[in-house]
Amino acid sequence: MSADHAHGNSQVNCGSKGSDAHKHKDKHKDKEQRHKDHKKDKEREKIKHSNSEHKEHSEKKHGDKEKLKHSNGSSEKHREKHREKRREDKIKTSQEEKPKKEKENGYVRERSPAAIKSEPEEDNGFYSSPQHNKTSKREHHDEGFEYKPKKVKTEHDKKAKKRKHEDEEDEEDEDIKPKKKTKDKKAAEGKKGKKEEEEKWKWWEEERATDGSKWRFLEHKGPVFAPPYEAMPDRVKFYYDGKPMKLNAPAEEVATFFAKMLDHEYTTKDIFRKNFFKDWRKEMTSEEKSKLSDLNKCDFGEMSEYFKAQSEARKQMSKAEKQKIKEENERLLQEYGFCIMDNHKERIGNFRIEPPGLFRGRGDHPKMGMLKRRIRPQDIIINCSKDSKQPKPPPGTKWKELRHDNKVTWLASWTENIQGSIKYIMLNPSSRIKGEKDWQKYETARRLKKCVDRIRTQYREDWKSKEMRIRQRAVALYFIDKLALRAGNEKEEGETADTVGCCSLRVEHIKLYPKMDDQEYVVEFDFLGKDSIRYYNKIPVEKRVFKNLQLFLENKQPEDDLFDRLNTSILNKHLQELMDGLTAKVFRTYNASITLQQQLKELACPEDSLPAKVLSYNRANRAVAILCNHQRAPPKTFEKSMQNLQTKIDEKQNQLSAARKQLKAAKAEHKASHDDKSKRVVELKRKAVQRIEEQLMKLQVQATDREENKQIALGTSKLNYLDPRISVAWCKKWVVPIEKIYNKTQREKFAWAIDMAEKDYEF
DNA sequence: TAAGGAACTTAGCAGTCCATGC
DNA sequence: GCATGGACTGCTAAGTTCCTTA
Repeated sequence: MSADHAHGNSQVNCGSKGSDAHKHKDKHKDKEQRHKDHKKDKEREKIKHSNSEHKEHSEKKHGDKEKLKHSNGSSEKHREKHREKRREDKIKTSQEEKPKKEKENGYVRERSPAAIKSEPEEDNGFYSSPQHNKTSKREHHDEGFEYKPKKVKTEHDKKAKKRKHEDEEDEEDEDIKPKKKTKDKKAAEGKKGKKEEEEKWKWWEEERATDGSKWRFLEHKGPVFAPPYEAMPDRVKFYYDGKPMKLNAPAEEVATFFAKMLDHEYTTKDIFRKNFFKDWRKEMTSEEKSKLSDLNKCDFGEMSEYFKAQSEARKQMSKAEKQKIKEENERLLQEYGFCIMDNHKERIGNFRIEPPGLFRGRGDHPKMGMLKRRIRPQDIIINCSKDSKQPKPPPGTKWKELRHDNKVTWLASWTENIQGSIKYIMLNPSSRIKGEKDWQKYETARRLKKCVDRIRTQYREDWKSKEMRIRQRAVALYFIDKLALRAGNEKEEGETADTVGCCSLRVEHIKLYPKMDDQEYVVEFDFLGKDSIRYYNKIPVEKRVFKNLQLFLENKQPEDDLFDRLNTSILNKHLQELMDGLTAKVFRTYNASITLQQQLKELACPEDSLPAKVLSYNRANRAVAILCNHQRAPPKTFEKSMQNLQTKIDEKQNQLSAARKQLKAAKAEHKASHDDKSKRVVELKRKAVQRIEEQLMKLQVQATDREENKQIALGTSKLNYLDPRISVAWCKKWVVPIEKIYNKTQREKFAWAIDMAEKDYEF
């Protein structure tokens, strides 16, 4: 790897939410922000030092939130005009500069096992698990599969054996982690009592279909619809201009959506209010419409209070009442939450249809507040096997369509009314269909590892190209690789929040500094990425990249595209030529996983205690989260909970000094008396000191971890970017229980990795 | 071949659950 | 038994990528 590829360590983003409220909050939290930045600095410093390959370093500077402001409405027209022109230019350029040699159509989208097997060098690891290699029992091919379901495999026959095994495992773990185990055990017992759990199916030991089909048999019961609207009790009034007013059901229902969000900042936003009012009026009778002309005169207070009281009442319900609800939910889950796919009972991810409500777009979303309409059976397309028991629509209704398409994975779909996009009901991440895809994703990233040096050499070469489009492509790829930026598709203006990724960066999103402090060629990034999360980073780049950027910026307005001769389609086509299956997002997966692996190697210390090891893991995970810019709003109770923890630490410290004093006294006593009794006392006191020291250490580690995690979200990278086999191998190598790293749901999702990865696994 | 659509992954938020400590 | 707070889960928005259509 070249010294230039400082993945994960040179990053110095200092992000924040892009919303007005956040900006506002940020201003008032400058001090806190500086503190946070300092923490992050330290974090990065650690990463930097720990990675010898990563020589490049960057400087961290506190982000000026005000810089985040985007062009105001007056420049919108100008920008739009420019966009139009740029679009035309891009099209023209891509036609003009089309490579002479057309790409051969050799791309196999769905990597079939056969195709993978035919590339032994690159795909070493794909079927590398011993278990997998052993499974030659499945020599029959897919054509031989029956479409009809055989008996669905459930726990029955192997149940006793399996449970025995689980119990043994429980006992083993008890020593290491009794508390957590208690929880899991309880949950397991509860389930055992209630239902027949499906046998853990090792789909990863079986072959995959090679014909592009996703399943052979699919049966399910259709979705669960949102409960119908229940009218407000008469005592709960809505007021207009200070006077009570009874609304008709449709208008009242939409009013309740607003009332439910009254405490939320959304309802203070102009766009939200405007969109809401416009859509609300569509639900009103003409009489209501003529009366209700000003949202500011509407008083939803009583409605809001009513919902709060309801929520409070729910919390105060008796155990029995709560249990009843739980049972009903469980019943629904059992009935609708599973499907049968190819002889196996699989959990459905989202079997409930999204209820109606007000659209909560993120960031400055132009459609926030619009009415998300109620989805009815006649909006739903059902997908299942022809020969399965077809799901029945609710009495008196019809499905929009009944489809039997086994080239897709979804069970039901509908078109939502805000963006006009399609929503799906799909399987849970623990399902075969999702797991296979996930596994495949990491295998593609591992293949990238093998050719990344070549790709890097090539794009560095391309920085010198005579063709502008190639230089742009090469610089963009460098950013995607080095900074783990997203591809950045073009978006329809006015339809969504103004966010960008690499290919859609605009001139206004970067600043160039030929010299900054003691560094040369520094690029400052400041833009809103996915979910309107701010990406802020200052990074020194190679001279050639810097010169190219200067060139790309020439004669452009702030709102012009930085890469005006590039889009994600062009980039991905190019990547496809470099490696089969390579797309921009593979770089994110690759860099995230390789960073985790490197960090774990650097941070782990064999002598560490278990909590210290877990802290090391979390730090490695954090390094990735920082690289990928995964942020979260600090928990509302953060300061308070930190204070509480600090109090505990202080108390523990006092306790420790008291215990030490006692030990000292006991030692003195023993020195004087030399009897057995005083000796035993010394031993007891010593043990007490030891125990308190351990408790203190645990609390301190907890405080450090929590503080470092304040604004970093670890979950996203853990679930989507980190090859789970790296974590599993690390756990096995350092004898860390997997439960310390993955919770139950995560263990289910990564069952394939937990089963196949040994301690020597290399990404 | 561009544009739009479909399918699927990635993302943060918020409500709920449940362990913990008093 | 209760309050607290962190972990977990569900939800659904917002991306990416590939496919289809005109």
